[in-house]
Amino acid sequence: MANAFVDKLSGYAALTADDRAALAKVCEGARPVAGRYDLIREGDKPGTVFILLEGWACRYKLLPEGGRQIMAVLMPGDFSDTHVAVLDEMDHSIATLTPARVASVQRAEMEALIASSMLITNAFWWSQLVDEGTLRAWIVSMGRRGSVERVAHLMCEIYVRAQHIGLVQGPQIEFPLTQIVLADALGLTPVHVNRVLRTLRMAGVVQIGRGTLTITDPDKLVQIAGFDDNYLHRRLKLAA
Amino acid sequence: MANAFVDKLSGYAALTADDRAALAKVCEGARPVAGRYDLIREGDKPGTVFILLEGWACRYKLLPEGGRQIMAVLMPGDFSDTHVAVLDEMDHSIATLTPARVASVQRAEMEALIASSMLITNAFWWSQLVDEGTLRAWIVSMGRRGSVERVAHLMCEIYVRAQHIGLVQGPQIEFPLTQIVLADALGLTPVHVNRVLRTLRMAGVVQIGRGTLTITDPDKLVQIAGFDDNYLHRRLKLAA
DNA sequence: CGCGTTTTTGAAGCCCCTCAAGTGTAGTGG
DNA sequence: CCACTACACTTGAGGGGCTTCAAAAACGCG
Repeated sequence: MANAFVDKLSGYAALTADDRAALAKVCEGARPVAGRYDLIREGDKPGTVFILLEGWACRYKLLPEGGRQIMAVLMPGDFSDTHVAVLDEMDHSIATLTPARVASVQRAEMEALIASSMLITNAFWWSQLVDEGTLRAWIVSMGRRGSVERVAHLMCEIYVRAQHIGLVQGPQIEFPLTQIVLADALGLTPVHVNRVLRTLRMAGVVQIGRGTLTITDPDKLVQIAGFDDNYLHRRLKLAA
Repeated sequence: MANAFVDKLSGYAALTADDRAALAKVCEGARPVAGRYDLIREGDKPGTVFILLEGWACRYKLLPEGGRQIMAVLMPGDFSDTHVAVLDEMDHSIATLTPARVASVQRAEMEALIASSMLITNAFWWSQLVDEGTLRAWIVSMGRRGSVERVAHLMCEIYVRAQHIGLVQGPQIEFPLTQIVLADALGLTPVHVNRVLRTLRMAGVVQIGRGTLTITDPDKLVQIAGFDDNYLHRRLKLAA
């Protein structure tokens, strides 16, 4: 049975069958979760590590004035920080964006898993460095890119990450992010996101609808975004 | 002899004398480095871990169009990612902002250090979670805060971090960030940073000059910034 | 002292926001 | 089957925050 978590980490290290089995094992207690559900909130004591096996989620923070900033989009196979348990409280919230299937792994179990094999240890390090690289790439986007480039960059990132976990066949991918979510993620207003999407559509670069994204002109999208996938550190580069 | 690296990690775990000695030992080969010097560049193969013992540095990325985005400010005691060595190449650059003293630690030595004590292991985990929280806080600033709040927020962060490593006596701290560096860090232009600083000065909140920052009205600064230090996860909260 | 860099100030413009209203779509219940 | 609701999407008009361009003053270092 497909396991996005195993697949993701397999992309970061040449795991053995035993390693893969160990990774799959901690996902056994996975449960279904509704969309728009807070898995954990800022201020909560972090208990378990969440592994997202199906569906999409995000990390976010609410501001006193009521706004929301999304700081990361989590896709199938992604998980919350492996060592959060050492902290007293969460400094951000994590919520599902769509209906999802989530495994909750206890701290001790997680540490045993990571220590169980050097390959697994390395895969987790790798994954964490990619997460940090992604955070940094978001900062670059927010600080130095205009709205069109910013939207285009996020689309590129999502597409490559979807590719990495085998969710891609051709130019179309699942894309369950509403314009409101995009706005919260990109530091824009929903109104402006709407106009940007129209621009990209009119330019013949992408098509969007029904929770899907179709990239009609990949080269142009990459060019608009100024996208360089180096921060995703894909060990297995795919043919273009 | 004071060692900012030891002091910083001591703030995250109740280290033993042996632990502290082990941390100090890896800093022994530290060398002086000029200001504005690239310790490592995007695209380079990551070799050693850099530990910043004195002086300030930053992580940054250059954009094709020539702009620069700073994604993190490194202060004495800070260090580059402990496990970068697993990656093939750097996805960003690190440069000093001031003359500095830097130790370069080999991958094997670093791993041995981390594994040498559970307390040290925990301190590194903690530190890394703080770094990630800081990256997320920057994203929030860039996405949802206006320029005055953004500058104020960075000042709060720097002040609290300076406090954490014992660099603070009273309302004044060392602050070697030029307005150009601030602009690169905050996603603004130097011109606008200048106007923002004037605003804050006129409001009687801060004073700046000669590489120092004096916070004349801390409460107001915190209020303007909407600053909550929870993401810095200071284990040892100081009296106000 | 002289030169490069940083800081400062002004004027004009654009990008994105705010406010407002209307359309479309999915789900619910009568 | 349709009324009703809740949301997401769409479009328009006007304003403001930050940028761009330009240039002068102040600082720091050889």
